[in-house]
Amino acid sequence: MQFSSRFTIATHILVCVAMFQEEQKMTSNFLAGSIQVNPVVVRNVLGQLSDAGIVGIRAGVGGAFLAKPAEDITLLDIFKAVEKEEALFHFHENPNPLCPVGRNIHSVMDERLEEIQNAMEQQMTETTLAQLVSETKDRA
Amino acid sequence: MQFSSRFTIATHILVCVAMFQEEQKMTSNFLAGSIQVNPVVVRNVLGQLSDAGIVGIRAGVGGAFLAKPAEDITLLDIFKAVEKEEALFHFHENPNPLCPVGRNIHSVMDERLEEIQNAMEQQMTETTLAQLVSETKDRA
DNA sequence: TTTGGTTGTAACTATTGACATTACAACTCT
DNA sequence: AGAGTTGTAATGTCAATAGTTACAACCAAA
Repeated sequence: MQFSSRFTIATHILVCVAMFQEEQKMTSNFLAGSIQVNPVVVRNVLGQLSDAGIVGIRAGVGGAFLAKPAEDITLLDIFKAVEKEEALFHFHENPNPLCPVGRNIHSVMDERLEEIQNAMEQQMTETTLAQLVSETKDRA
Repeated sequence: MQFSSRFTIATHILVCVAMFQEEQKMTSNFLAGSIQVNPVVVRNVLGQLSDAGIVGIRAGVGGAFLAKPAEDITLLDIFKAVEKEEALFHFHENPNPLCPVGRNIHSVMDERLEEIQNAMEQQMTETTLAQLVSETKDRA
């Protein structure tokens, strides 16, 4: 199991937009060139980021721009925009209620699984887009 | 994206084995009855748990048993036994080295992605099989 | 030593999701 | 009106999940 590459693609897109939106029009073609994926993939991800209120997109004329300050965009915001699954874990559907384990496994596990997912999401809030941009500029 | 149900199936198997191994022979058929999945699925997961040194399996005669104390088996042990992916995140392969973002996105992101995965795995070590068994007994 | 129950594994199928690509209608500025 | 762009549908490929059948190999007990 792996998360889809849409998460790193979305992050890549946002770092580009944050860095270059003042200088150039951020079209799906331009972004696709930096990421080296098909422009349609960029458009789809960009659409999800737009639905989440992270970017705005100029229809017709073209070009994406940040809809809020890079300081206010965390990796969790990006993750949630592109990964629509509510639950990280997939429970087997029909444990046998006649078995004491089958009857209780869900209630015993659910809280733990939630804590695990929370731990992951909490760590995702620790990084903002602004930090990624600043670090990218340092290295460039 | 979701983890496969093998993780919750494996956990279910282990709670059953820990609770009932003294009383009954833990065959794939018995376990499949509690989990309500095909016995072959149980045998495959059980094989992975055996490879990981978590359970032993009596060939021929049949039946699984814990290979170490339930206190020493954490959710992370179970998770690693059944999810063979090394990395949780899937990076897009070919960012453009001619772009300052494409050239540096990997080095900027890698450490963060690792921290996120570590946070998740750390939380998984907080729960042991012994706790799950004890809580299941309380509820039964 | 045969028999019965069990495991390990291969083979096949169905379903789903990811991703790339082509195509085109709709939109907006010049 | 035209050019460039977005949104989206359709299609194809590939890999993973999961269910199922089948059977050789194995071991203990009768």
